[in-house]
Amino acid sequence: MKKFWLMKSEPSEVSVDHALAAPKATVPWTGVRNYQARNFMRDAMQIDDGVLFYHSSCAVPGIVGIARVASAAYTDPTQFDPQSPYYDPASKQNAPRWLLVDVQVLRKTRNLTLPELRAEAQLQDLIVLRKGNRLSITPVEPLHWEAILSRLV
DNA sequence: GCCAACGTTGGC
DNA sequence: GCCAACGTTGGC
Repeated sequence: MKKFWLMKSEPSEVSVDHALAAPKATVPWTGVRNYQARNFMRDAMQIDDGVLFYHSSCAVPGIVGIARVASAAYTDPTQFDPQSPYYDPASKQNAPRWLLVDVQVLRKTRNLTLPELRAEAQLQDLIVLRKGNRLSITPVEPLHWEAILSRLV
């Protein structure tokens, strides 16, 4: 059964435009350093799952594109790169701690902003709207997915 | 820049 | 295993 996800990216790191400009509009979702988010990628995500591409830590946070999971989870190479801001000296080559998936942008949308999302009665339980939510990858219920897509037409 | 929320670390 | 201290996220 196909699942749905919301994945946060800081546009100063990887924006939806940046992803669209990449080969096949596909980017490796590098830099996840939270176990819960990692476990979603490792244990629950499957190729072709739906992804809401979300811009965080920016002037107008919101959903800016529709994407899909384009690979199974594999080792995030940045954890072994001392030059990378995502370097993790505690992770060992023979037991990598961090994984990523490839994400392919299917369509850039208008920015469906946080205030708009909050105003939607159907979306009251959307995880990203919870106070204090910091998780960079969150599951999205099918009904929430449908409600959001209907707002992006 | 502030601060709430929450994850991680490390002493005990 | 507890929990205080600290670090990070991310909206505002």
